[in-house]
Amino acid sequence: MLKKIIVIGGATCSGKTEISVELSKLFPVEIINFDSMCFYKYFDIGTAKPDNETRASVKHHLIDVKYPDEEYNARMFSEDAAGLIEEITSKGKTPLFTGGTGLYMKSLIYGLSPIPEIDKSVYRRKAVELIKKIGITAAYEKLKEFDPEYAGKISSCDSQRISRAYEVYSATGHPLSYYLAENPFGRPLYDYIYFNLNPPRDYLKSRITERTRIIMENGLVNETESILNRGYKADLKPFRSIGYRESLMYLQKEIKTENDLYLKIVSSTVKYAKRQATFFKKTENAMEVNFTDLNRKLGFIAKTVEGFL
RNA sequence: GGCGGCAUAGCCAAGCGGUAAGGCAGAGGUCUGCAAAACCUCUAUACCUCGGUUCAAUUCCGAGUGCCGCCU
Repeated sequence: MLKKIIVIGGATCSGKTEISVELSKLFPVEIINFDSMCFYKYFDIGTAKPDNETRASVKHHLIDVKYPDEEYNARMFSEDAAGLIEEITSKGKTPLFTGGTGLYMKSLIYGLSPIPEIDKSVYRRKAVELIKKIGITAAYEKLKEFDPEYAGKISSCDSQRISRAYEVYSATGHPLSYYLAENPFGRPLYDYIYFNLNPPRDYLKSRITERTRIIMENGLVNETESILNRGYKADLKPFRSIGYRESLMYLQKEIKTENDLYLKIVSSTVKYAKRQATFFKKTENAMEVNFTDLNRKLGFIAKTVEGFL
């Protein structure tokens, strides 16, 4: 008997937080975040984390669980999620997953291939150095030799995936595709119900515009500086995320004015929302919710959840 | 008022005597431990105006217009 979970996915600004909180008033749930940047402490304003009041009203998990220089990834998430599902279910409640990171949702529902833990400080560094040394094209040619199957699936310019393939092969002696074959993402691990919040693009754009304005007013640039002042380096992962990356450029004078900064963040966010929407609509059994009116949205989702539980 | 520079798609920008790169923006997509990342595909009859030279001008010449510098 698979455990029941509720998943609410959707692009940034699609209203996931709001609907999750409303649902928590109707059903005994605890919320588990799967926005990859909300795991990190101190990155508060730019990630638009739920505020303290919201977090006091219903239990939220996996927010602020890592320091900015700590490793967190899809594997760790799926393990944490499995533990939380166990814990919440045993209390007679239902886990409600809310977030926008497609890969994390996928690894939650289907699990990941059993690739052994790899020491990144050794093997990833080696992979990155090799690519830097021989060039991405030559690296891809070599990948074709030891893992032609995976090479065939990715672009010859995809530095991250080429690097990953190298790190897996050099650490384990097996090509990445060897492991991928073991879990073709066929069987869900949970009895899940999944809502894809997908409002019309224009509506989403106007929400993004508005939220970016608020984020900047709330002091995004100051927050970026204050994280740096804590001693965290600008090349850490969360600094590569939308809003922070641009703020860093602004602080380094690569972006000249606050208005340019604002426009750049809006533009990056809109593109990101597009990528998210592409990912989420592909998920099996997705129930697309495109109303913009909260009551209609909630009405539909609540009714569906009621039938599911 | 004088001198010089510039004028190419929504924006930036290369270039050439034989009708023109690229980037951004736009649209769609990919995704198995970096995923707010990384990557892929598609997309525009755009050369300021008017004359001249030439087989042929966006490219050369002249005038005009506009913008930007410098000088008075």
